[in-house]
Amino acid sequence: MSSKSEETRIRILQAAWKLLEANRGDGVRMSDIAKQAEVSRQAVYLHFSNRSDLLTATTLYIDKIKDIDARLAPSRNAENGILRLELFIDAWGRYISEIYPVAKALLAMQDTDEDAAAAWSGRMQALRHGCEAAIKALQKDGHLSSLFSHKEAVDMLWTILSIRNWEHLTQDCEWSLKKYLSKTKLLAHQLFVKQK
Amino acid sequence: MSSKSEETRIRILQAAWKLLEANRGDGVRMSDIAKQAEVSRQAVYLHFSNRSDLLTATTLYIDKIKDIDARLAPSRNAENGILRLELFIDAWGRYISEIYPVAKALLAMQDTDEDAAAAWSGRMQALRHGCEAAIKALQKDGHLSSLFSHKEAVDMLWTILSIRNWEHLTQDCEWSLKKYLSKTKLLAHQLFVKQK
DNA sequence: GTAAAACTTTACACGGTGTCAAGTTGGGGT
DNA sequence: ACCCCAACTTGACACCGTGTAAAGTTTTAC
Repeated sequence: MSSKSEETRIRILQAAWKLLEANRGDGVRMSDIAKQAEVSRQAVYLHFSNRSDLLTATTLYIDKIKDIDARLAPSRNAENGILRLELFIDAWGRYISEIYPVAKALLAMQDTDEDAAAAWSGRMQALRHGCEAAIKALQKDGHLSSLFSHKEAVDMLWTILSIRNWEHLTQDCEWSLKKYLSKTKLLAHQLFVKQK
Repeated sequence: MSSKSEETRIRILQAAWKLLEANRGDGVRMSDIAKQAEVSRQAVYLHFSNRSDLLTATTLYIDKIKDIDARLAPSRNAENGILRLELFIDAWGRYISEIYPVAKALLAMQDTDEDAAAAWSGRMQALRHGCEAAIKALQKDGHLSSLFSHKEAVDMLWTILSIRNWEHLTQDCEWSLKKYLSKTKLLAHQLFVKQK
């Protein structure tokens, strides 16, 4: 039997996930999560050293459940740079829409909590590597537009694909995910693919 | 004499501004601001009902001191849509770089404090109107690209010009303000101006 | 000169995080 | 069958920053 302890840990992660989802990432306290997991508040601290640790673990748990690596595979295996860029945007955009409530809670802690900031920064670096790979693939095919230098293009794409922009477009501007994806692809194409 | 009370109010605003500037918008408490203004913490609450009120007032104070309206005039008087768009980006980008520390503090409160959220939302609507005017000017000249519908173009420009993007590019990517401005203009041109 | 406004001082309530210490429960190993 | 240990509970508490309350003092305006 895979230790009772591990079971509890998972229950807490699921509770955090469920509550953040239900409350759009707002106003979920440690005690709420404990209650949802049917565990004492202190038990939560036996498994996670603090709130930022719990939230970070929750994102990793979601990654695992949703098998994020598998979703990125099509992009990595794309036959050309242009397709790779599109598939990357697709995978990332869909991922954000699932991780968003947890990400929002984690983002909200950034300014006060440096653990949260560090954890987040790590994940954003991973995104940047994805952007870099996409831009490189474009360059390799000779399709990278000459509007931006390599680094500029990576920085730009990284910025465009930020969770804040996803949030702004889908929440504030009320764009559907489908619209977000198609318009973002269009934007990236227009900016980074050399026009004939 | 323009009432002592008004003087104190201004001193508090200046104190808030100075401290936020010095601390990049992080970790500035009401008591710090009071101390800096050489006033009791409670005096601050006599002039501003709460933290979000104070921060909002601080941005308005900066607007006034830096004469933001005057800075936007060149954009409004531009002789064509393309120029108008560029001048708008210029004025706004430079504005962000001055308001940023205060804006950051205000943004950090968004998730918890609804006063702050409302105040911020109002300011962002003003930005959106500016974006809309710029896109309309482009449309009027027949220079608006057909990639996006009118609303989509406005939403996109609005998103691109967000403070979060400015922050990401200038802080995380370490772009200079000059670079931010030139690349953002280039991006906007590429996206919204009809290519010949 | 006086009343009202501005400001100070001290104290406290509240909400949320994180810590501490002592008690309880239940499963595994010998 | 026993005991032990790890997992968990319970209840109390410190801390931090915001905002409030009330009573006292100084300053301003007229």
